[in-house]
Amino acid sequence: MGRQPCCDKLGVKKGPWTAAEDKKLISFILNNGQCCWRAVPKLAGLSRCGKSCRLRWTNYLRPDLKRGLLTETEEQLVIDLHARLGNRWSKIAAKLPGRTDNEIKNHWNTHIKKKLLKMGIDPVTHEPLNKSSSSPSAPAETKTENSQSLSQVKEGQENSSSPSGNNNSTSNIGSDDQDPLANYIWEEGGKPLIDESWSFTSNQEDFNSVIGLPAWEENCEWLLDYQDFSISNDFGLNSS
DNA sequence: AAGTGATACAACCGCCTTAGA
DNA sequence: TTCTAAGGCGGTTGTATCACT
Repeated sequence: MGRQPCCDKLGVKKGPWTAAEDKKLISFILNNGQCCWRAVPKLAGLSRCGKSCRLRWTNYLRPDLKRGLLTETEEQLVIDLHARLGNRWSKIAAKLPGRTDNEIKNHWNTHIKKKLLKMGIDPVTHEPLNKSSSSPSAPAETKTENSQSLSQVKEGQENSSSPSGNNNSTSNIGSDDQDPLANYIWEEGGKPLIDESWSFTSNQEDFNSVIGLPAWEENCEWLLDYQDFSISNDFGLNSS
């Protein structure tokens, strides 16, 4: 049957976004909200694919994004969640407010993976390297130094909240949603595991109240100012 | 100072899932 | 129930920047 491309490939711009494009996208979304990404490029006056717009917004322009490297706590959390969930970056990202799946994925591939290898831990199975080679399909339930310290970090947050109350239920990576703990993480316990103050989702009022911003409409000005500031002062993306 | 390799991260691609007709 | 369009996701690539020789 074939699949239609998500957008007309002809005349669609690719590559890095310019400051002007960012501004158009931000201003459009702030005025109209996030809906119908396919229509966004046309309505916003962008020569971009809708998918590209969505990605740019969610990974870079969203006002609730944190910036900078992951903290030690966040990193530990990523490691632990990866041990339980595998490469389900969006699920992992959901537990780290202000972080995107792309960001976490990149950080995993560039930093954490190497760190674990250096420590002699298989980044896929989270087993010690010599051990994991003998049981490649074994899920990661090894309590490494990392995950132990993470447990300490999380103690106050999860508070033995696993339905089974059993740490070892962290097995079955990639076994879909049969893993009770994994289920718990993104269903019952679907709250971010750190930094509760960031635990808003799509509710703009919540978000505004959390970060101390005015209403969405008023927020527009702030964000545009913020973007201008960032562009001219931080990113060197001066479009002139 | 120039060349080269390594690293980090933004962005794209294609498949999968889901909502709605 | 089936089909289609759109959104979402994970893997991969491209490119800018940094570090080293």
